[in-house]
Amino acid sequence: MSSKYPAGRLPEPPSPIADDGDETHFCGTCAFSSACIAAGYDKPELAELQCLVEHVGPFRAGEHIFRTGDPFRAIFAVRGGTVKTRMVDKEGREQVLGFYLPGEVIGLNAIYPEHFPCDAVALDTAFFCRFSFPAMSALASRVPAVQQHLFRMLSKELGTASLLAGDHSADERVAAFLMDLAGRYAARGFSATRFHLSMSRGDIANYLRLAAETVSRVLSRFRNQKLIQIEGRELQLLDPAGLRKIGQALLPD
Amino acid sequence: MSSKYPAGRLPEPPSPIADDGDETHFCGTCAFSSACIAAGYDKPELAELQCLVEHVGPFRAGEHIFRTGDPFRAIFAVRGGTVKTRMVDKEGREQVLGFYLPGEVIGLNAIYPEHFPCDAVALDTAFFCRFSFPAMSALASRVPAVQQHLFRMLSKELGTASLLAGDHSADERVAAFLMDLAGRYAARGFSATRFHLSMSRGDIANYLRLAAETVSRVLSRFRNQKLIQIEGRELQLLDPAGLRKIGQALLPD
DNA sequence: GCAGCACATTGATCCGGATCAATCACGGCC
DNA sequence: GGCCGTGATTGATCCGGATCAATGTGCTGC
Repeated sequence: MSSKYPAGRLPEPPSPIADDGDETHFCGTCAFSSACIAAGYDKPELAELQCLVEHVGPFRAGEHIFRTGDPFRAIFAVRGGTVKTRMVDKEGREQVLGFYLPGEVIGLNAIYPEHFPCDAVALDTAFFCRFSFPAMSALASRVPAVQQHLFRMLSKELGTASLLAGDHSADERVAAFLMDLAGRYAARGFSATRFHLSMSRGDIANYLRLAAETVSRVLSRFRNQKLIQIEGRELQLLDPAGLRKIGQALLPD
Repeated sequence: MSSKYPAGRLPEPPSPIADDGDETHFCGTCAFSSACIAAGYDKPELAELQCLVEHVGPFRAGEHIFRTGDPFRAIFAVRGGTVKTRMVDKEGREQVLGFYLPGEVIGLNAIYPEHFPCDAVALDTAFFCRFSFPAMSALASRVPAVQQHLFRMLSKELGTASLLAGDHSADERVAAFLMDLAGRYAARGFSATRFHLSMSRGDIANYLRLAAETVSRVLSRFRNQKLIQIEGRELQLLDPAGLRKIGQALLPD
């Protein structure tokens, strides 16, 4: 570890902010980049994609990108920062549905009900690309690659919903959660072994259907077992293989 | 209750088998019926939908419609009978992902991975409409109603995945499960208060992340409380409002 | 600097549901 | 018919994680 950091501290990881893109190209980590590449950057349809996208933000930690019941008009790709989606039942209890990193898309579950079924809340300073959904659908009809990409994104999210399914131990859940995050950061080109947890222990616990105290205890145990190094919300995975083994029942492959 | 049934026995409910449709019309309960109606039965594109659909079955209880790892080529609409989808981890433990009734569609979660990520197993004698997905996508490009219908089906399934989320008591889960089934039967025109549970207690328990014994106990308690009448797998809801109240935290509205 | 507050950690106790176990009911099959 | 396997029910015990509680730690604002 570099000596420019105080002893006992983890260095700040590189900030997970996606490239902004420029006037003719889209963000490298953008959820639609593969669709764009497949269609070819020079196709005239891409000019339309330029038209229907709008950069929004910044949102500060705690601010809502959308709220339950808002009419559905657009989906949002995270350009930078982190978001949680959550439902709040009528007794006021919160239920975290997921965390979204740069390059990932929120709002897909609002297509059917035509209203957002959940809140989206920024966990830190966050930026988005806003895609008008009617315009996106129209484009999808003309550009097969865009249609296919939408189908794939929807289908992919169906798969991830089952991460927290099953009756698994607290250790399994936490290990799988950390490895899932690591894989998603890696997929977007960020470090897979050292990153910042944008969400509180309470949010992690809520998402994993555990108590915050349990998450805290498991993380402490993992640290004692030299599986991770953790200091507040700065995390380093010391033994990814060991973590994968613990969480294997919940992880793909 | 009709006297033609022995005392203490529930009568057989009407069999939930969807209309087969005929050569020019589709099944009334079909997952695509609304798309067809929106597009108009007389449109030439509908002739294409006729071409890409294929009636398959019957499958007997326990037979697989598809298996984990099978290449994804088609989605299946349940025409009659009931199906469970499940994942089996490498230790051999089963994880039930969902139950599908006539009019519902399985296989959507295979679009992204391009291979089925789970098994689909018939719970009783079951029939399907098989829709070639490449053909379906091509049609969706030309018929906006079909594209929109696919988006809506995918989005809808995203919403239902969160039914079993949250840490809820066994009573809440079972009550919500029964009311969910009732609503889905009602949506397809079957009785919402009297139906057959095609799945074993073990399957229900697995789906709800409970032990089979717990499901059995909860059902017995509900019977003692006059909320339901249950005899083996024949179920009658005596107090749907009471059940809705118990399961409200997991149910929409 | 310090007060105030939200979040995190660690310990002690409790409880809902899992697990183990026994019995029972029901078909299927020879 | 009788046998056997599967599934359902009910009871007894146990345990993982929730809950309650106390303390620690790091921001933010004054």
